[in-house]
Parts: sequence; C-alpha cells; structure tokens
Amino acid sequence: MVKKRAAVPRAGAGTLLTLIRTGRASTRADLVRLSGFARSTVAQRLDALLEAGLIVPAGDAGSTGGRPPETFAFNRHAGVLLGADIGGSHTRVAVTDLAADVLAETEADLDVADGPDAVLSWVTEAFARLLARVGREISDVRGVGVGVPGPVDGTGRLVSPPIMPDWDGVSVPERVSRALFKGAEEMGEDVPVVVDRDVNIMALGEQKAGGHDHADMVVVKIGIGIGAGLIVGGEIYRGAQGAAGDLGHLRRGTDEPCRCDNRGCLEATAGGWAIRRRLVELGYDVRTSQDIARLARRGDHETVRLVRQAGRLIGEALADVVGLFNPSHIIVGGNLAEAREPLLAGIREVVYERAQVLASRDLQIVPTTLGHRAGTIGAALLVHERLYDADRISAALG
Amino acid sequence: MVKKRAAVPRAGAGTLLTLIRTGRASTRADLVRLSGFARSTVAQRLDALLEAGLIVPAGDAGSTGGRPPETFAFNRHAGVLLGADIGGSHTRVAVTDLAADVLAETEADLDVADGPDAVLSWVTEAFARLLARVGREISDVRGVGVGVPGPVDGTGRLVSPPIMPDWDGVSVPERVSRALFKGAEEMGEDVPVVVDRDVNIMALGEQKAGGHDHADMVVVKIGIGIGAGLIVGGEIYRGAQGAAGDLGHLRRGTDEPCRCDNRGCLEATAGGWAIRRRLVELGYDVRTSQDIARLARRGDHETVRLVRQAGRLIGEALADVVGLFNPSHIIVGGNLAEAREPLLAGIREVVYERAQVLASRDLQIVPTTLGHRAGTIGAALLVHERLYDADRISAALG
DNA sequence: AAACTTATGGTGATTGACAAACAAAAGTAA
DNA sequence: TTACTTTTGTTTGTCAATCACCATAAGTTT
Repeated sequence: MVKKRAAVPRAGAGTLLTLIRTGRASTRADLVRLSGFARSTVAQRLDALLEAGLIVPAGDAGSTGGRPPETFAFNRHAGVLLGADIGGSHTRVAVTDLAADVLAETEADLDVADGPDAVLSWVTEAFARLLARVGREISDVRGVGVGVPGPVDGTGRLVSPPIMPDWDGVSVPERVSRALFKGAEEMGEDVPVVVDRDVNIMALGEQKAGGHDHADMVVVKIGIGIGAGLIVGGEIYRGAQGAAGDLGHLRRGTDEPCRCDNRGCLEATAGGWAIRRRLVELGYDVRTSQDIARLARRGDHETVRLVRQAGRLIGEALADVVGLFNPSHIIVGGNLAEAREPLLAGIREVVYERAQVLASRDLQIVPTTLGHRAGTIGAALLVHERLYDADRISAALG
Repeated sequence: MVKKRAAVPRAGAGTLLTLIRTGRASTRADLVRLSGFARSTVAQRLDALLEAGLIVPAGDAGSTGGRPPETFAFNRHAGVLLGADIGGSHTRVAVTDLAADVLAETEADLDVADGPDAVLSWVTEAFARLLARVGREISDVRGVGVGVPGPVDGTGRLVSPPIMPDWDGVSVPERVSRALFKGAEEMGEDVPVVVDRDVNIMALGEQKAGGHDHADMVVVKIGIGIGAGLIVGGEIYRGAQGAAGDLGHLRRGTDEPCRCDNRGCLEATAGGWAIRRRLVELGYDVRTSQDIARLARRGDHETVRLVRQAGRLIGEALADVVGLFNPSHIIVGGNLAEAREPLLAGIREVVYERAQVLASRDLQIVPTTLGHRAGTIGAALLVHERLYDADRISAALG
C-alpha cells in the first residue's frame, strides 16, 4: 500500500528564512533564540538556505566582547518582482528586488473604465520598459503582484466590481501571465501572479515596509474614490466575499447619486470625485485627484475648504470604524491625502470628537510613510510573501 | 549553565483532545487522519488522555464492513463549569458540565449600575444555590466564565465602561475568586476565572454551541442596550483596547441624548432603552426589554411598530457593518430579539436594500439558536477553551 | 463455517531533533 | 602578550516520532 510521506523533513528552514527576510534575526544566535530550534538544527538549515541561494552571508556584526557573529541577509538580488497598483483613475507599476525595494517605477493616468485590455496592456508594456531600464530580463522575474480597485476572489478573478463593470469575471493572473510570458510558456509556469484589492496591497505595504506593523489598523485610501484596507490581528482581512473595507459606499445620510448607481454614499460627497465636480462647477481646471491635492498644497482657499469638509465627512465614517474595529492606528493615504493638513485635520477633528473615549484614547491618525509608492511596494510584497511563505520554503528544501 | 528544557515531549495530546472535544473526531482512524500523527503516536497519546481522565471510552461505532471502531468522548462529567452573563439590566448564571452543557440555571433583573458588590454577590450566591441543586460541591468547579457589559483588559479588569462607571478598574476574576473560594484559598488556586464582554461570550456561544461556526460573522445583541460581537477568521475580535463591536454608540445623525453622555447614538433611538421610554410615555407598564418583547409577541400594535422601526435603524448601522466587515452571517440575539419577526424584518429590510450587492448576496441574517442561553453557555465555553487549550493540555501531560 | 474487511496492539529499525561537550576562531580587556 | 568572552563547527549519545510489519480482535458477507 502507498504510504504517506514523512511529515516534512527539513521543516523549519522556512521559519528561519522568514526571521531573516523580515529583519527580525541576522545572526545564528538570534535565530536560535527566536526559532526555539537547537543550535545544530539552525546550522544545518542555514546551510540548506545558503546552498539554495535564498540567503547570503552579510559580513560580521560588531563584537560584543568576544568573537563577532557572522550575519546573514535575504538574497534580494537573485531576481526581481513586478508590482502594479491599478487605481480607479491612475496606475503605477514598479520593478523591485526580491525584498520589494523599488528599482524602477513609472505611472500614468488610466481610467479602469477603459476596460481590462487597455489597462493591462499598458501595465505589461510598462513592466517590459522598466525591466530594460534596470538591465533585467523577463526570465529574472520571480513573481508579479497586482492591486485592482475592486473585489477579487481567491484566484484573482474580479467579482462584480462596482466601478469597473467591464472587468467582471476577468482573471487578472491569467491575462498578465499570458501577456508577460507570451512565446515562452514554460517560463511563466512557476511565476505566480497574485492579485488583491488596491486598498489591501496598500495596507500590506504600509504594514511590512512602512514601519506600521500594528496588529489592528485601518489604512484609508482617499483618491477619486474612497476605500479602506483592514489589518486585523496582523493579517489583511478580506471578509466572506473579499468585499470588506468598503468605506466609500457607506451611506451617510445625504442623497447624492453615486457612481455605483446607489445614492448617499460617502464617496458621492467626500471623494475626490465629488470635490472635482464642485471645483469644475466653480470654473477650475482639475482632472485628477493629484490636481486637487496640488491646489490644496498651494493653499487655494476654495479647495482647502472642500478638502477639509471632505475630511470631516470621512472622519464621521471613520468614527464608526473606530467604534466597530477599535484599531490602534489609522493610516491615511491615497492621492488626495497628498493634500496633507486640511484633510488630516478634518478627519482628526471629527474622529476624536465622535468616537468613544476608550477606543480613541490611544488612537493615532497618521499619514502614510510610503506615500504613492505604498501600492506598488505592497503589490510586490504580496507576491514576495507568497514566494517565501515559511511552509512553502520548508517543503521546497525538504 | 542552566539549559532550556526539551521542547514539550508528549506534544500532540492537546491536539487530539481538541479534535475529540469539538466533535471532529471520535475514533482512532479519525484522529490519525485529522491530526497527521502516526497511528502508534495517536495510540500512545490516547492512553495518556484516558489515564488523565480527560476522555472516556464511548462504546463501539457501527461497523463499516469490518471490526467496528472504538469511539472516545470528552469526559464531560469530571467536574462542572460556572457561567455568568451579566447584562446591563439582567443577569443569568448557569452550572454546566465540562462541555458547557447547561445543568441548572437561574436569572434575575439586576442593574449593573447598582455596582459590583451588589451584582457579584448575587452571582456568587446564585452559583452556590445552583451547585447545591445539581448535587455538586464547590470543589467540583473547574472554571468560571463571566461576561460583562463593558470593555475588559487582558486580566479581566473593567476599563472605562460607559454604562457602569462604578465598575471602572474592578478586577472581576479577583472578586469572584475570593467570594467563591473564601475560607479555602488553596482550592481556588487552579480554578481560572475568565472574563470577557457580554457580546463576545454570546458570539462564542453561538459559534461553538449554536451551530454557527462561520469564519466571519457578527452577533448582534439587542436588549436595553445594543452591542455586537465580531468573529473574524474564526476568532473573537476584540480590537486594540478590547472596545471593538461598539454598535450601540455609533452616531446615527439624530440628536437624542444617550446614557453614555453623548448624543445621537444608535442606542438612544433604537435600543430597548429608547423603546421603553416611548412606551412609558404612552402609558404602558414596561420595565425590562423582556416586557417589550412579550408585548411585541402578543401583537401589540404600537410596540410592534416601535420594534420594527428600531429594527430599521439597527439595519442602517448593520448595513455599514456589512460594508466594512463583509460577514457571511449576522446573528441577531438579546432580550429584545425575542420579539422575533418585527425586529428581524426591520433589520433585513434595510440591510438588503442598503448594503452593496456583493457583500449582501450570500449574507444570512438569522436569529440566535441558543436564545437567552447563548451568554451563559458562551461564558462556560470561554473558560472551557482556556482549560482545554491544546498547548496547555500537551504541557500538562508532558 | 469460511472468507473478507476493518480495527487494534505491539515490536523493531530508522530517522531527525536535541542537549552537551569540546575545540577552534576571532574579537576585546588588562 | 595573556586572559577572557563570544561565536562557530563538529561529534556523540539520547529520545521521541514514525514507518513497516505481524498478530489478533471483531465485525460483515458469502
């Protein structure tokens, strides 16, 4: 009779790699302490990781009175990752090293409503240009991460996205994979293309690369639309159908028609979308949320007033979020958040006034640290985490 | 130098116990399949669990063509658990077996505003009466679970509870432990007293004992006040300060003063609290939320109207919750939920109208299955899970 | 009753992780 | 230079878990 294989020999290699690539450990002593494995086991697993090229020696650390410990680092140069942050009206792409540090990037004003063909072909062409710029081949790509402004299922297929109906049912990994690795089918076989909501990759970027590694936090993205990525217990929370964090379409009592075909959504009165409409009515020449943010930074009176008012409305919704989630941090990002002061001030004003004392006592409301790069870095991190998942690495070295 | 002890011999016993006590496995074959351990290891661990009296043989199961497998069951009769569900205006207590099945229960209209002394002394006296009724001693008690209508920290101490200011800083485990095991200090040493929010124990009860074992769900408690327990990824979610799920004090646009000293809270217009005030103004004689539910069940026109209206208002708040959390199920409980139809109809009406299509497509809004027992059963389950935690059991048998 | 199926108990060999000990390496402090 | 500290490499015996058998138990099917 066929017997089950023994339970993963070499288990633990993945655990060590995770400790190293997340920067929690760099020496053998660190690894022994944090992993709980025996020193001999750690040494053996380190050899396997070195041999597989997943880590590299990184010189000696300073002595603490005796022989200085040898340090190890994640081998971030053994290939590249591609990250795309497809927003509702603006798209950014980047080539990063394997640790999701940006090597080259570019961006464009693209409307997702133009459909998957237009947007995804720009994205794949931009990937190719960036690869050439950093002197890498398509064969150096180890993974691709993509963020889209709508809900996706487990396989990366869009499901009933409200603002991009043309994309319904589109499998982004399939399309991207085919476009990138065309004519070299066997090449794309092992290169994962991972897709998630734009707000989720932004949250992931801020969490892992932006220094906001808090267990319970909300990352708000304010641009033409409004959305939120939720980090719950240290993990991205997606909800039962991947639709969680839909801040922009909470009903806020007004009756403005929204682009989602409903009425009274937060976006319809506080999104960049609504501000742009008001400014155009007043004779301004604005097209993107970046235009609005620029006007606000220059101190344009009317824009500052509108942005601050939008901040207050968003703050009302966030006060509810604070009551329900009780996060320790709210990170405010998105193109409109580049307006900084007026928006943050409006949000803070209302949240601290409205939220219950306990939930808001230690609450911090801060801007993103990665700024407009949060999305692309997060997208790269998404596939990075898939590639270097502890169990996957342990199994591969077993 | 002192060396670390070897990493938990006999590991895995706790895993097997968990599989057995949660009903996922009852035969050796099940255990081997679900745990991944070798058959010999499972046999050895089972012996240890049997010897420790944690499980008992439960006869043979039906044959499937050969020798019938021997089954094992959690030894639920080796002691008792105590569960208390302290609500804002009503308190229930129960003695349960070790699997949190109720053996005896009682209840009383108690106002938490009367202070911790009054409430907790009634609770401990009720525990003593119930123990006598089922013929058990205080020494048979293996653990105590308590739910309170306010936020608690990790040690079971109340922190800034809005509706019970007298309880601020009170350590419930300390008080209960002292009152229950007075004069027998050594006895209470190993008997854990675990405390959580009332909505959280209710959610736990519905999840583990009510057949609602869904990964992402919201359990709403509607009584004199309104609150929600959140199950996120299969676990109770408490937030950064334990204040998550504060549905009752979301601001809903009105300007009614609330008992929490703010204005415009959901509770102030939709809580049993607000309905009672309206009914009293109309000349009704109502005191508790059970009175209101009774009137509604009898079909009293005015009460049904008010309850349905409250349901709509709660539905508005829940529509926001659905957008943010995207749960698969909303469980509606609490004393006022005993009014059933009018309340549920009001909630459903608004949630399905307002929530985004995707998030509400497969959403189910259903009443509790445990009814008024959800809290006490959940409280017992809370300490049950602490007592029979896999790691704790593995360590104890190692 | 005989053949078959499934479950259980026990044994021995193998394997992998661990603790402990020792030696060597590479720094600092006196 | 010498003594000391810390890190690293290597080895050895111990222990626990697993696998692979074999024997037995207790049903069902023929």
